[in-house]
Amino acid sequence: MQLTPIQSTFVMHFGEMGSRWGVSRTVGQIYAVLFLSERALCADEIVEALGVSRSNVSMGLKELQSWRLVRLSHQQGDRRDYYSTPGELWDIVRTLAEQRKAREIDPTLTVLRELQMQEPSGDADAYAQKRIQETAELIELLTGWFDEVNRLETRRIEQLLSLGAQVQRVLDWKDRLTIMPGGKDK
Amino acid sequence: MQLTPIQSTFVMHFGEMGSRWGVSRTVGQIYAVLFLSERALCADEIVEALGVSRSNVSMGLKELQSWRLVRLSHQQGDRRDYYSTPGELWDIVRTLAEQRKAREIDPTLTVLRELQMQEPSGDADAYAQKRIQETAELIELLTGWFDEVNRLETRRIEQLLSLGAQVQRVLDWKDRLTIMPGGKDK
DNA sequence: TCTGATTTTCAGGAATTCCTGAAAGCCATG
DNA sequence: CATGGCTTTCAGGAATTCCTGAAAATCAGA
Repeated sequence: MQLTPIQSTFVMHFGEMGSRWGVSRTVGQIYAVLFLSERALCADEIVEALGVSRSNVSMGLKELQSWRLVRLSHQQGDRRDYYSTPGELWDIVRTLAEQRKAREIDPTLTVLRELQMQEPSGDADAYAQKRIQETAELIELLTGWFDEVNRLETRRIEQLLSLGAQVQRVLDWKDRLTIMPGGKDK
Repeated sequence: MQLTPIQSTFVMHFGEMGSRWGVSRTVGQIYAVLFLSERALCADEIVEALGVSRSNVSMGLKELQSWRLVRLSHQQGDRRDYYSTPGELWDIVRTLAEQRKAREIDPTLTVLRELQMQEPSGDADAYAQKRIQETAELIELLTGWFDEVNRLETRRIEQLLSLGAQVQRVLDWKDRLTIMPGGKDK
C-alpha cells in the first residue's frame, strides 16, 4: 500500500492534528489511512503505508479500538485482522463525541461535584465553590443537549444544524403562541 | 497566595485536563488559579500558589493571552501586571470555541479544500476525495451552526440548549403548518 | 541617565511521550 | 504437539515537550 500524494497530505495533516487531540502522531495517521481506504486493511498494509514499525501500528490500533473508532473484520481463509472505519461519517462523530465525554467531561463533573460537597474554609472557598457550581451547571447543560440531540436520527440532526440560529425564530414564534397568544412583539 | 484544599484539587485536575487539551500542565493550572480567584492576580502570586518558576508562569500567561483567555489589568501605584479571567462563564466558552476553531478547524478545512482541487490519480484517490468532500461538508455544517448560535445572546443560547431535542417537535410542528397548513397532527 | 522593580528570553537539563526491535504469546493447521 | 503466520508485550533508546535559572530587556520614577 503506497499512498498517493493526496492520501499522503491528508494523512500527514491528521497526524499533526492527532497530537492536539490527545493521541500520538502515529495514531492519527493510522486512523487517517483507514479513513481514506475503501476496503479494510491489515496491519502490515498500514506499516507499509506509513513506514513505521509493526509494533507501533499494533499499539496504535489497540488504542483506536479502545476509542471504538475502528472495526475489526476478517476475510475468508486469512488469519490476519483487518481494520476499517465506519463508512458513515456521522457514526464517527458520534463515537468521538461520546468517548471524549466519557473520558474527559464525566470525570471532571465528578470532581466538581465532590468539591461542591466539601466544607468551604473562608471567603476564597465560598467564591471558588460558586464558580465551580456555575461550571458544573454549564457542563451539564451542554452535555445534556448533546446527549439528546445525539439520539436523533442523522437526518434530523442535519436538518437541525442547517437551520442554525433560525431555530430561534421558530422558538420566538412558539413562545408567543404559547405564553401570550395574540401578544405583541418585543 | 496559598491554595485551600478545594482550590488545590480543582487546580490539579485542570492541570491534568490541560495536557489533553493541547496546553501544558502548568498552563492549565495557571488558568484554574485565575478562574477561582475573585480578584486579579499578579504573576508572583501565581508562582507562590503553584510552586513553579517565575519564567514558567511568564510563558504560561503569554500563551493564555495568545488564546485571549486572560485579561490584563493594573492597579493604582503598582507597576505589576494583574491577570484575570472573564467573570461570565459563557464568555470563556465562546472564546475557547472560537480559538480552537481558528487554530484547528480552519486550517484543516483549507487542506481539505486544496485536496479536493487536485487531480485524482486512480480509484484510490477517487474514493479519498469522496471522503474528503464529505468531511469538509460536515465540518462546515457544524461550524456554520456554531457560528450562528454563538452570535445569539447568552440567554437565548441557554434557552435553546435546555430545550434539547424537544426543538425537534417544534420543527415538526412548524413543517406541518408550513407545508400543509391545516394538516392534522401526528 | 541611573536605579530598581518587573517582565521576557533562552540555552540547556529534566521529564515525558513516543517508537522500535527483540522476544514472547497465541492459535489454526498438519 | 510442532510449525508457521500473525499479534502483542516491553525494555530502553530517540524524540519531543516542559521547566528552570541566569541574563537581558523594559520602563517608570528619581
